[in-house]
Amino acid sequence: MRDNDPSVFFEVFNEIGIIEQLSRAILEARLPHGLIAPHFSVLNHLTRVGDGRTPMEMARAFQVPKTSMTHTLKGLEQHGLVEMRPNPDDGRSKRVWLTERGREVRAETIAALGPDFAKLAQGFDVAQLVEMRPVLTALREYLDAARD
Amino acid sequence: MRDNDPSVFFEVFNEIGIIEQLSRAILEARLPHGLIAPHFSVLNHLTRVGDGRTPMEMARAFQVPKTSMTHTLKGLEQHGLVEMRPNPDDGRSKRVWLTERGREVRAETIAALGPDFAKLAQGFDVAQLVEMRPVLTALREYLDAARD
DNA sequence: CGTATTTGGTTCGAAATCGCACAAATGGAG
DNA sequence: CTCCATTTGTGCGATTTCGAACCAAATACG
Repeated sequence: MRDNDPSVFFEVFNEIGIIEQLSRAILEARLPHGLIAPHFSVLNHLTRVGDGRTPMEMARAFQVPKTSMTHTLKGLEQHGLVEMRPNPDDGRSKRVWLTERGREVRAETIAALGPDFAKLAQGFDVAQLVEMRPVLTALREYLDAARD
Repeated sequence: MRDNDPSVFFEVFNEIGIIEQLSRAILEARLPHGLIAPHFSVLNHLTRVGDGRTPMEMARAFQVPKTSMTHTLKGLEQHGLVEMRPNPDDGRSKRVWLTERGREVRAETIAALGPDFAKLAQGFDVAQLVEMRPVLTALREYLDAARD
């Protein structure tokens, strides 16, 4: 298998799929009861890029069908973690705002993960992760741009 | 943020989660109608490690509940891609065997992905992936060993 | 304008995921 | 051997995911 063989994509995606499952399990073990990974992803996204996004913007960002985003947002709303308000700029859509409790739950979850990550960092060479992260980001951006 | 901050785990897992979604979409676009990513993962796993595994072995390997594995295997069996036979060594369990058609479907899917990967390889520096792959493998093995 | 097309979001139904409970088989401890 | 805790797989029900159909609002275009 040559070094520039495109099938390295296959192997990389395979490893990534397994790591995703394992890391999701770590996250969900720290989430409050009733919340699952997609809920946290949304809270995290809104904190990162700023709230006031529309559901469709977020569905595109996560590459999920809009019906899935509707469902996830409904769950977050019922838990009082986000608030849906009409979009003054576009009568079709809504905008999603984090509640104070939503910000708290995100912060608390990240804090709860701290010890987990610290424990992982004891047995794994974190420098390799630091080196790998920009490649992952570039790959994510490339795949995101390449989807037609 | 210091270079050895454990929170690099958080960022790496975040990117990996998004890449997993995007790569899953690429795979499922090439799968025969009615098959989804978990089906292919099982075919791939049985080819790699050899068939004749028990459902529980596979559920553990994929870190999914055994009920999910039962469901996935039922789907593969209905499509004639795997065959379940009793386990002579243990009357409680079964063993899963690939059918000829199962091996074909896996091979055909990988072949169908070839052009996709070749296209991706045109716009992305594959050498970076080759470099990243061992780190991903090490991370996967480490997380797999670290789950209690 | 007036109409057609596109876009954002929800509802609905099918399939997937998964926790709980259960039966069958195993494997020890006494 | 008997009892009992453990393990494997499945049935069931609740939740999640997601495609199809639909409505309302916005946009394109004559």
